[in-house]
Amino acid sequence: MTEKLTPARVRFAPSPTGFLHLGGLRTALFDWLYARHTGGQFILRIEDTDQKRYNPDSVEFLMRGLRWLGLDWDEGPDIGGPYAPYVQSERKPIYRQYAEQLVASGHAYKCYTPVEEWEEASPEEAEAEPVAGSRKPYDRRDRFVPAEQQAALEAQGRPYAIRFAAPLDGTTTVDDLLRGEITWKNNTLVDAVLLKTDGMPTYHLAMVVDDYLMKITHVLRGEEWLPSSPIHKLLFDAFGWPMPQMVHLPVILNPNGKGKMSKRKQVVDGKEYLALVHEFIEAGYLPEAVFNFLTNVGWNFDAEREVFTKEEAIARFELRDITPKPAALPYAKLEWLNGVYIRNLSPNELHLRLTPVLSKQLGIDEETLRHSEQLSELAPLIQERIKLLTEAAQFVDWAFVPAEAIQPEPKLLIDKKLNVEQTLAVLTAGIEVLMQTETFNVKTLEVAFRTQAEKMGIKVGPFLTSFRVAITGKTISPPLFESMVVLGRDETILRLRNAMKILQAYALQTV
RNA sequence: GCCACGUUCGUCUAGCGGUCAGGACAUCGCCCUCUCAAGGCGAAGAUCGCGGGUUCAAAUCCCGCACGUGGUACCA
Repeated sequence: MTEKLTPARVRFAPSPTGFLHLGGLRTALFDWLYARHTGGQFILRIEDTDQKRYNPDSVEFLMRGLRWLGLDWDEGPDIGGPYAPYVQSERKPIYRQYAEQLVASGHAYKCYTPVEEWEEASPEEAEAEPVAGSRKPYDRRDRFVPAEQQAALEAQGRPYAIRFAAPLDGTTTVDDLLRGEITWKNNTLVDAVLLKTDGMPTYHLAMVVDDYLMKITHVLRGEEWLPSSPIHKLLFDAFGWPMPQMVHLPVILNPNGKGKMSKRKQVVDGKEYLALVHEFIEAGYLPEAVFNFLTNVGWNFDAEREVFTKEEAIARFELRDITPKPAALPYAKLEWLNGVYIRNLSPNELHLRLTPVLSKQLGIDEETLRHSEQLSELAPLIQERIKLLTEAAQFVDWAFVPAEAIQPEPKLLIDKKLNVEQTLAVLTAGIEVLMQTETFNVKTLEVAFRTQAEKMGIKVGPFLTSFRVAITGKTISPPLFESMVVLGRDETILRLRNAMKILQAYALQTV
């Protein structure tokens, strides 16, 4: 473990087109883990070269998501760094310079043919069976135009794109850390556009130039980039630059295991599966749990251990241990893990985390909740009952409303083993007990109620049902006596009396 | 179509030539119990995609096939 590591420079380079997706967050997480593991740098770079898909709010979403998970960056658009700027649109002139350099060296050429022109199907092609998902590849018509014609076009000052002149024969080999060496025949490669007509670079050029300029040592990116990596390799070669170590991460599949995880919520078998980071936040997931969860898909901490801290993960994280196998996210495990992390919180901390969530759900301002005595008593009681922060409301809402708001169905008040008369008798006896106990605490209440139940010959379970429902309005609640204490003697009795009224009305009605 | 990658319990995974193929979640029992949880104990669950090799020995190495996935854009 004390082996000397070369600090890595790793970047997360999302394109700002919308919300941050869990797949993107996973890539960032692995980037970050490796940077931290080696004591290197984690760099945030914004790849906004597609002006059509650009979404101005997106960068903020991205950064918020990363911060939420605890992934801090050492260089980035907001904090700068030695290789600023970290937003590609702000680096526009750099790319043209490098593209022109490749034209000069014969590795690239100017393309005057607009897309629509060569994509147009010839009559024979129009008749042929269309192949699903395929486009007509560019035919390189601009690559071999005679010099005079080239000069003429140039003289006209027509707009052009710059395309890479891929070698027509031979092979190109890329070394992927997870898959080993992968070789492509060069005649299967296309002449990719490097600089678009609008002067913006495509990903291919921007990525190669920036990764070189920013001294990136390891590129972790989605598997969907694997097919274009020979182009990237060829570009690095053309510039005479070393290629960073490539690591193509397996894609994350949809919950049903079919297809790449979609960017919106999925409903499978009536269950909703979230996809966007802000949705997980809103749903009440803890960042620690999501961190632990995501770290364990595609990589694993230990054969026998699933729960671990950030620090432990950093210490063990190795790129070579990542599996190249695509996987669906095990959502059920995430829920379980979230429960584990909720139970590990101190009651105080839980109270704090619950505050904003409950504020929204119960319509009580945060300040009041933060200082709420009831909530601080309730927090430890619900800790082992909730898997998501958002589930707390259903366990505690009754404590924050007036007695009149509790209007349970009469049928709920009556335990299945009892009838109306018995229930009424139980409640009467309970009120009596409550009025007579000297100290209003859990211990005394429990003893007194148990004694009373025994006296009336009713088992404790059924005996307590009506109290639970009378106080909370529901059959499922935090422990009963603790709940009574939260409410206090007067409020508890008030609620029991209300319940008796409901029952009495019900009794008359059914007779 | 072409190119590439992948394939171990339902799911996430361990495994790197000799293991009763291990763990976790989910599922199902039982225990505990004031409801619901949590917790404890236990069960079930993978002939390691298929077919061939290599080897005394293969989930592990090699070849073929099947299936899945990704890519095939002046999107990333």
